[in-house]
Amino acid sequence: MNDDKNTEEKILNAARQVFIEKGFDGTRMQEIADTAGMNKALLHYYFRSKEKLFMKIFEITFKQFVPKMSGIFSSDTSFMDKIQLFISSYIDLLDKNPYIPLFIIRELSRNPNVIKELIFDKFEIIYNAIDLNVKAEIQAGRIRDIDTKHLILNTVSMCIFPFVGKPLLKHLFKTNDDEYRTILIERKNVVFEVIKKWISI
Amino acid sequence: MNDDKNTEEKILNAARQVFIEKGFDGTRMQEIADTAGMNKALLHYYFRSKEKLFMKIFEITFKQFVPKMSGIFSSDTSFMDKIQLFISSYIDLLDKNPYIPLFIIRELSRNPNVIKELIFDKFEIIYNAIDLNVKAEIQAGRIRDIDTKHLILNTVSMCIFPFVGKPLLKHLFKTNDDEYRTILIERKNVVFEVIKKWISI
DNA sequence: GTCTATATAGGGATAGAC
DNA sequence: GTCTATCCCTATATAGAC
Repeated sequence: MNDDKNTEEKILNAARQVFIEKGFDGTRMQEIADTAGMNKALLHYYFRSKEKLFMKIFEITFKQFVPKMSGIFSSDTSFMDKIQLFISSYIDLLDKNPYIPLFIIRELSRNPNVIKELIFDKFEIIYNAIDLNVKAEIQAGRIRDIDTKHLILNTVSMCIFPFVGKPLLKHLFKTNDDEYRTILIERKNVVFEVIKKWISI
Repeated sequence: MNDDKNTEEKILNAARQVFIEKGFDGTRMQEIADTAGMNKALLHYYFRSKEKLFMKIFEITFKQFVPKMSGIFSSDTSFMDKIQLFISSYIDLLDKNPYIPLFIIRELSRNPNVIKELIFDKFEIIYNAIDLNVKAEIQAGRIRDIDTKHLILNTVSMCIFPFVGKPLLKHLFKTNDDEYRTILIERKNVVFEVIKKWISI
């Protein structure tokens, strides 16, 4: 770790690490302090309470997790290319941050209210952008008549779940970490293939 | 609730309810006692510790969650029918127990060791049964040459993730609980359609 | 700003009466 | 078997010295 960062940054990094791995309930302020190489009192000096520190982390992480689809879906490549690009870059993002989806889901289920304080309007923009694309493609006869919601559900399910369910699936497949990761990377092609075959005329 | 159950049963029901909703870290023995309509001391009298009580619940729940695929995949209907039956009955199971997948995943990620003490050999049987089916179908030229692992990943991902990700997806789609549930039920057809188009020659 | 020491509460677990 | 009372440790949060 870089030691020439200011204290606040060090706390945020440590908190992020511990919260994401253990969740709010499983996290001890002491562990964050240890990870950051300081004492508990400093955490409270900078962020007042565990709850407030947590909210900061959740907010940052949430923004990172909700993908920059808007960009992808307003570019001028073909619809199929957009989908392929999304799947590929999303799996790459997950490969680099495998614990984030479970973190988000776990904490949202613990306290569904946190989400209301967040930038939820972005969701509407993202959904509308995708929906517009889908409807245009159907209209033009380039894809079958499918429901945008199910397209999203199918795509993100197949991208995210293998990361979330790893502790279980790893055993079902009798693979070690490296082998399982290889499978995850393969999915960049597989998921696109599945979606493509489904929506093609 | 039925009051003419014995105490142990009452505790297990209450514990199940609270543990599944809040997870091990988020659960208080006091809340289980309140839910069961008794005092904390009794929980310890029957199960000694929170950890031991939790393990009982986890074991029971895990067995319920790991589906009876073995049955389905050793029946003598066609392969496509088996897949359709699996998807349909699995989504029904999830519809009745929507919190279970997150519970399993959350606790496995908290403590990956719990799984080793469990009936893991069953996994091998299940996987082999499916793999045998898939290989036979490919050999016979009835489906394309696909990887069993990805077939499983795609299918369970599309079935389970919409339940796990509900707190987030519900907002993305701007649906209320009833509308979202309708979508989930629709997926019995959608998921099968997607898989079918993918594996068909 | 950063530390040590401590206040205060909460939660798992047990003792002991009935 | 079931209850109340309590032990004891842990965790958040603060006070106060430097």
